[in-house]
Amino acid sequence: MPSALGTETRMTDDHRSACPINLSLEVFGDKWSLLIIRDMIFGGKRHFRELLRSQEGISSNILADRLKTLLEIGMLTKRDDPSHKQKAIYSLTEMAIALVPIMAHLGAWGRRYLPVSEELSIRAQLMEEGGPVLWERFMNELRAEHLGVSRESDGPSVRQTLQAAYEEVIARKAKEREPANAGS
Amino acid sequence: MPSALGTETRMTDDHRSACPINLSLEVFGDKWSLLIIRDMIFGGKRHFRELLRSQEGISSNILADRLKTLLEIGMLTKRDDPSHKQKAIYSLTEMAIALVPIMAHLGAWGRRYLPVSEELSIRAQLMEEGGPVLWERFMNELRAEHLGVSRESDGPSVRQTLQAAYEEVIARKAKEREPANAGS
DNA sequence: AGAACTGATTTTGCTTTGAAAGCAGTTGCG
DNA sequence: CGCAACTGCTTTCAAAGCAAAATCAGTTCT
Repeated sequence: MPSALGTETRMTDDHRSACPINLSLEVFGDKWSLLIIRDMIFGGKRHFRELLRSQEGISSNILADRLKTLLEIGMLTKRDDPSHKQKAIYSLTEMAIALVPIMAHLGAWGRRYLPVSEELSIRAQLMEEGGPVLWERFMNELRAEHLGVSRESDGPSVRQTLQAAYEEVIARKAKEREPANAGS
Repeated sequence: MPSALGTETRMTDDHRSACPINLSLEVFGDKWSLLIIRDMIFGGKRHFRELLRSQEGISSNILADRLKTLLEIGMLTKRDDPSHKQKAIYSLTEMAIALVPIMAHLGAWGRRYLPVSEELSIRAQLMEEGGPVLWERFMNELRAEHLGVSRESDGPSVRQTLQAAYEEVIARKAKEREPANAGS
């Protein structure tokens, strides 16, 4: 019987090394896992079909496989949707919510060094500008949403703010594309 | 001829999406690339054969392939070793050095949620405790080492400090294994 | 001369990936 | 009721990626 750590990670226990960076890479060192977490965090997605509609077009078998792995690792939990007998609701665990700062750093890094688009990186920009204070607020909101922890909801949520900024960029770019063209 | 951006990233330009997190994952969303960077940053490794002796046992074809990709992306540069006509010296670019904070966060996250070993996570612990100030110092040392930027060397380097802490844990654990046993 | 070392490449299986189609059960609607 | 749409998920199968072992040609050491 393994020692009862606070956060028990049930894993296959055949690892290449016990280095924290290596172990982290074994968890999301692939092209999809972190994107699923991203969509849950920033997109507020909770259902299979929602996650299927990702920017990058994940296919259903891959999504099913990754969800299964993430459940086993303990990054997600799953429960029935009371409104629909076949619907499942996926929730982030603290382990996954703790990735928010990493997401912010990753986004900032990608924004600086890779060919991102403006609309898809506005969120990363706001996360970077908001810094640890914003991240912590976001994490608290996620805890409320996924872990049932109550929170004082003062004003719009971080996700709503990010989403609004995203849509504003979309709208502005659409307008720029048709400079002085009414109607249509 | 493409626009002359400050950081020109020569890539194949067929991406799944222009989201910064996705693009970051396309760069090191695999099991090896970041480990190579890790060994260069924390292990001070610069040669093919040194990198071949990783904790995790990378095989030479994978290492050669990843080095090639990292060169193409612009995370590394390569030059001849004057002391040996066939030796190559790999250097980190600013793009790779900028990953230090991400490494620190990844290490901290792995240390908290995954079954790491004490000796291999002591570095992550010190990086976490040192915070952004230590990271910045470390990055400056890496810039000196890899980009030829001069620096004022006051005391032992961050890498030496981390390495010493690692060896101290190793030594302590060895002693604990033979409590009152002299010789041998 | 010969052994050891250099950064790779080749060879050869195996695993993973992922698009498309399909599945059984559930729900909403007329 | 009857049927289409929807639910999470599985199957199929070809292609791509991954990785251990052996090998390579040139270089340096002894």
